[in-house]
Amino acid sequence: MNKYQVLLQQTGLKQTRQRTIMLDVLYNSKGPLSAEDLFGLIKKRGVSMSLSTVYRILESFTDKGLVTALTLETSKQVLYEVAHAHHGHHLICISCSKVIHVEGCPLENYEAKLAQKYRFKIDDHTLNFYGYCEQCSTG
Amino acid sequence: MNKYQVLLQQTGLKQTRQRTIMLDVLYNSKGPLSAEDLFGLIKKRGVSMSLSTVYRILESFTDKGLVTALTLETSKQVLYEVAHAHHGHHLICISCSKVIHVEGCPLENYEAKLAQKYRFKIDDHTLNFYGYCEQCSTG
DNA sequence: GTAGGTGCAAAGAGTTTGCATACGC
DNA sequence: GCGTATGCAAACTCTTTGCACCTAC
Repeated sequence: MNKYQVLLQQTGLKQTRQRTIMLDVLYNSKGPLSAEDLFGLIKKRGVSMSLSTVYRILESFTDKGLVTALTLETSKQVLYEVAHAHHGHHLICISCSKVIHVEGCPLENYEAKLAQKYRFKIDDHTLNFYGYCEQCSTG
Repeated sequence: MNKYQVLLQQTGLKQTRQRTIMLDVLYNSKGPLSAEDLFGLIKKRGVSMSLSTVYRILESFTDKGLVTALTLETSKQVLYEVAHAHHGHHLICISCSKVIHVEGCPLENYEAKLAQKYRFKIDDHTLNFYGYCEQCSTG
């Protein structure tokens, strides 16, 4: 029984060919993927699968906490990535659309200050940096 | 000649009834607005205007730097707000969707560190906090 | 065997575009 | 009067949904 089968069983999701390959693609991706990206990558592996199934599986994975959804200013698509145990952020290249995941967060103190000042109960935050990656800025 | 007429003239945009009312609604809003929001607020004032014109004007205002666009995790719509001279961030209420604009930014040093570590030329960033506003958390 | 999963096609939301008319300068 | 702005309707993109069939457990 492999890693993905265990994940599915733990979350109470039935083990299907489609869910296993989705997990595999998501876990082997360097950056967040859109539904369309996943659909294409799965097709590239010679597996056929409906786009609506991709959306439905992404929804169930998000519900179960296996993946997290994010939206960037540079595209209208929703992106999905494996939920990281550690909170992190993103560097997004405006030129080639590459997304780099950055571990760690400098905002704990600031968040506490804001919460007090605005009497706002903060649950979470998103922090994305937009600019040019090494290749695009030197090229 | 009022404030909005001056803004339009400075940016080289023709002065039209539609552009003036859009500026007025945007400047008098407490939080960012979607195209649909603007359309509704304008209609409320008894002015009729096409939704596609709203989109087109938002695009030209964005190009001219009069407004900035943002996307939040809580909705699929693009939101627009008057471009602030000072960099700021947002507190978004998950319950009532209220958006509070926060002035100031704690990230300058962190941004410089990241840029060096990842050899990434950072131009800008977005920082949004999600949680519950005073009314929604006490209610 | 049954509950839940999948595929297909159609619907839906948000946004964009083509084209004819109208209006600012 | 010219060139740009606007309105309308149609198109487009991304995502969701209804329904019949299929598959894991």
